[in-house]
Amino acid sequence: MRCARSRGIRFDSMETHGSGRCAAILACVTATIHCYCGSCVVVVVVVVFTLLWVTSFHSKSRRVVVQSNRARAPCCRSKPPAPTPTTTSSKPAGQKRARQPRFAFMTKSDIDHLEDGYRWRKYGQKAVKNSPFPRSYYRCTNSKCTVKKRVERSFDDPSVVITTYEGQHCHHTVTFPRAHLPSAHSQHHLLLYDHRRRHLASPTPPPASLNDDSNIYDPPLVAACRPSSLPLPLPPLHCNQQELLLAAATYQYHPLSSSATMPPTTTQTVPDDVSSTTPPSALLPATVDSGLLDDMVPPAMRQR
DNA sequence: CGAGTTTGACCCGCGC
DNA sequence: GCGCGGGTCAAACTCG
Repeated sequence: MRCARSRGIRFDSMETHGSGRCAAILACVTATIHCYCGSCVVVVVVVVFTLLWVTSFHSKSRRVVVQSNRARAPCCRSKPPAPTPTTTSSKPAGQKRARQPRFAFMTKSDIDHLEDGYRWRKYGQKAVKNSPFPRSYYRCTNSKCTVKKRVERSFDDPSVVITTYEGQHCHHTVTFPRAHLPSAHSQHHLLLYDHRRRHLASPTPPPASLNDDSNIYDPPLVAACRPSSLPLPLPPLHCNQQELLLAAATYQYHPLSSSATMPPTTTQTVPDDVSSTTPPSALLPATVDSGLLDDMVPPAMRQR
């Protein structure tokens, strides 16, 4: 039994986006918002926010990865702790590891652990301060996959489940049973995770939408903004034809085959450390030269 | 019996 | 420096 082990490594990272993507970003979000909302005002607002965000974002340089080695005392549940924890570190000093970007979804659902096509193993649960709802920690059951996710209910709205993903799957989904989705009325709302503040940031009020619940981003926009490390998001089952078309334009959706694949059209990566003042246009496609699937599964892992 | 969950302990980063 | 809170570990437990 392993009684001495190294602890996890803290790290922070920031991704930067190519400036040449600005036009594509603007075009995509403008078209999406305009088609979906039919409001020129919204388009203008979003474009302005986009410009502001792109400007501010490009002013930031890639943050230096910060890392520290952590040594943990021997596991001692029902056992006395080891006296010399300083000898337990198994990682050489100075070794750095990049923190995986984190992305979060807010989903209206009565089920905590949403089906996303992957198998997860729960490895912890913690009470969250100022919240009656505990936070659960999951790890991908694939031994070679380091993706983790946290699941918690929103304190403000208990009907909303906040799922935060960290890392990138290195394998295919196990299944994608749409029939097992938590609710036909689930709605997704993409959030940003601020490492340093340790909270989810919904930078500004989401754009107006056709949805009844104004707290939820438009599904097509969310779909268009799907972060690279997330499992395949699905368009809400209740969305109308226009919504489905928009969603399908963002990623290929195969309702009959109960699966979804990402076309090489639009994708994005959202930095996990965007300031809380980042406008909603931060939720924009950042790359147009690679497919969403490219971000999720390495080419060697894909089945074409 | 293996896989997954529960749960208390532990460690570390960060704010004060 | 200290305490709090987040994140993780792993033994014990549950379930199929």
